[in-house]
Amino acid sequence: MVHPSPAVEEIVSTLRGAAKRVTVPKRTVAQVLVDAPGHLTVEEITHAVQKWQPEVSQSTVYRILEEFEALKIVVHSHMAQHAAVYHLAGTTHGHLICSQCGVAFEVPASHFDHLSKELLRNFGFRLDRHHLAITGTCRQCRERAGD
Amino acid sequence: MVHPSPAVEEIVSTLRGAAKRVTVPKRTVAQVLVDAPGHLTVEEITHAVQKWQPEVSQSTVYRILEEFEALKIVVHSHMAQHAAVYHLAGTTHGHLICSQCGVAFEVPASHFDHLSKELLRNFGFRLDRHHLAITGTCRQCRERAGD
DNA sequence: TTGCCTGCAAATCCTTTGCACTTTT
DNA sequence: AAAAGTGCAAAGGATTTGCAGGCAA
Repeated sequence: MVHPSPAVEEIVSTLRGAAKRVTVPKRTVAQVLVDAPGHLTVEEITHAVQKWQPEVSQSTVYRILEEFEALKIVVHSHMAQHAAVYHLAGTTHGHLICSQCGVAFEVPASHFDHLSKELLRNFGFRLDRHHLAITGTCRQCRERAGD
Repeated sequence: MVHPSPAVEEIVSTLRGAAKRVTVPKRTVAQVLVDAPGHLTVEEITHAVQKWQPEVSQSTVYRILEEFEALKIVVHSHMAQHAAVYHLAGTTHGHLICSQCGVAFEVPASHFDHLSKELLRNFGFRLDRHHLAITGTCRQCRERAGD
């Protein structure tokens, strides 16, 4: 944690605003999430945290992510039968997961507007746009399969 | 397995067609799935099977469901962080899962046509309509929350 | 008879929890 | 000092796997 970024300080403010304590493990998890490009599993987050703070345990990371999610600092999705992945909240988007190769990528939430309205109108169901993961086949795997 | 239904015999034919062996556990799982109204967890399937065949083990049920899925006899979805649920294939539909109360219900695949086309056009991603599970909030929970 | 299937138990993977100890406030 | 947070290890639930014996073909 040599260079605390402004984004980390924002998260710290959120913690203080919620009367949560600001600790070294929490700052480190925040920094890792800010630095991370995309989605990370808990294990990946733990490893990254432990590069700076080797004593931080995985169960602590789980507890911190749980708290961060309650404060809407992060969101997570479940990838098929595999481990959950976390990333910073803020940009609402859906996740497309290729069931062939496993890649996950994000699409703007606007693509779900139509579906969202339809499900609300027809079923009274409000789609959770922060927690949307859809499986299918990505372009590369489709082309490889001759689709 | 006192009354093997025609639907079970169809499944048996599929097994034979794939050079798979037809066993008592497989017949029983097939019958349970045919009799079941909706989505069942592996545990529920195992319990139902064991009413008829108490010696059938849960790991066998897992293996049978895996085989049935490869043969497109069943499909499964993952409900948030909980166990997977299985049901007979055939009717393509999506699953809506309420993250508040946990209920899961089905909606016709046609509701995903628009999204499906958009994802394919924009991202080359082919949505898997047999394996679609979307989280959100159901009508009852929304009303209870005053939404 | 052959080798696919099965039962059992143990192993694995991801996640949660109990408890004593350490920090933050 | 009080309360919240943490580390460790053990527990937990879901799913997979190794292996010896059993049954369909």
